[in-house]
Amino acid sequence: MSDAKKTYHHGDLAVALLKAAEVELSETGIEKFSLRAVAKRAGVSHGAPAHHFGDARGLLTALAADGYKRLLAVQTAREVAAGSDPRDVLIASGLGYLDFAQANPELFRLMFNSSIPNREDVRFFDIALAVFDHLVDRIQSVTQKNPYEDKDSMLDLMTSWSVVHGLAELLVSGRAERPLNLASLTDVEKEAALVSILDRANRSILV
Amino acid sequence: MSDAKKTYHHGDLAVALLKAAEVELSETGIEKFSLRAVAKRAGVSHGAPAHHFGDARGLLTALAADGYKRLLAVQTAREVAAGSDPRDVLIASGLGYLDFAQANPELFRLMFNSSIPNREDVRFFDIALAVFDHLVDRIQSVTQKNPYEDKDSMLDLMTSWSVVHGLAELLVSGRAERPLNLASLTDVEKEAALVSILDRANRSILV
DNA sequence: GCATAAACTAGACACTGTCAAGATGGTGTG
DNA sequence: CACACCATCTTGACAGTGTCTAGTTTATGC
Repeated sequence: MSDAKKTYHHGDLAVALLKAAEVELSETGIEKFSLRAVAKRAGVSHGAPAHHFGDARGLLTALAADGYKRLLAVQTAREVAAGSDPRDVLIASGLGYLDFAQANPELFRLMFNSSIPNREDVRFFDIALAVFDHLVDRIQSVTQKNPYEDKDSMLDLMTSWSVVHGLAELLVSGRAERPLNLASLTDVEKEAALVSILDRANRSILV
Repeated sequence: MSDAKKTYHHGDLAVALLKAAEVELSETGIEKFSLRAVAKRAGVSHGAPAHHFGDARGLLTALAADGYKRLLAVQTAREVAAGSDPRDVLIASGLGYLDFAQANPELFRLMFNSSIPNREDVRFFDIALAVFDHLVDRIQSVTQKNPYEDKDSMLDLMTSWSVVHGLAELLVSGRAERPLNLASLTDVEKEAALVSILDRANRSILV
């Protein structure tokens, strides 16, 4: 990849722009994100992105969609390492969610805290739905009921999602730092604390 | 209020700008927020806000701080109506949190999902801490232990905060709409669903 | 080999936040 | 009461933004 030819036609400018956009996003933050800076980073004129993504929103929508893909991958990786007990898998899924958020805070904020990505975009919609449906499966494995059909199970799901998402938000925004004294904890201790929180909130379904 | 005198000196431009900023924020959203539009809305030149708030960040920091004040008020109002059982009060506090978020979605996003407000600003810091300490009190009333001193109690607190905050985020971003089928619920049914979620997550401390 | 379309550049436009310089008028002091 | 001071507000300029349009370059298909 990226032989960075100096040809007039870049070749795969679309993916190069996505990469540049993610670096730009993580370095400058979502509030100061600049499309022109992304173009400059990719070594291309400020008007070039338009041809591939329409406008800035299009580029960020694609970036967010890619984020969901990776979020799902991180969760799945955690799950396979967790064993076979559905309850362990559910917690592992949550830990993957937290992993992703902490590793990609600005991307996470783009995906969940921003109204910039166009949620009606098919690719965005589909992958976001896939992430949700993945949680549906994890809950169903525990409750033995389909959340789409059983109201109590859906409430279990929303409870589970709320804690994980809320905790991710508090971590990403730095609000969990002092209460949990994260700076003084080892990685193992930190994960134990997070698991403890997820366990408490899921206690009503984890028996 | 607001006799809107046409004098050169406005009188209480600072509060007028805050009001205009909130309307502007709720109408156009945080991403398209414009300081010049706020000035125009307040009937004043685009440079006027600088004298009172320094820059746009200063204005939005003040607005966010005011938001925390009101968040605390909404919570307290809910609590006094909840009775005397500390567990009911805790849930009521959470419902106040959700009330505020749903009534002021863009302001809520400014307060929690944005890096625009300056958290080192004393007024912002103090009121945000007061909101947190209020939760500390609510948890202590239930667990009979001071979260600042007892680690398990602090984990209970973070669990409680995570669900409430996560649920608020999901509501504000529209992600709870379909799973909970909110459109088809009455206000009473909706609140019952939210209480059900809070109850589940707090079950480990609510006995 | 040539026409056509895709990819990219370059300039213009309206808009943004911030800064500096000037105009205005309320307030306290003699 | 007059006057100086100073907070308040206006105005214009500046660099930066996203998007649009017209033009330039290059790959591709016939």
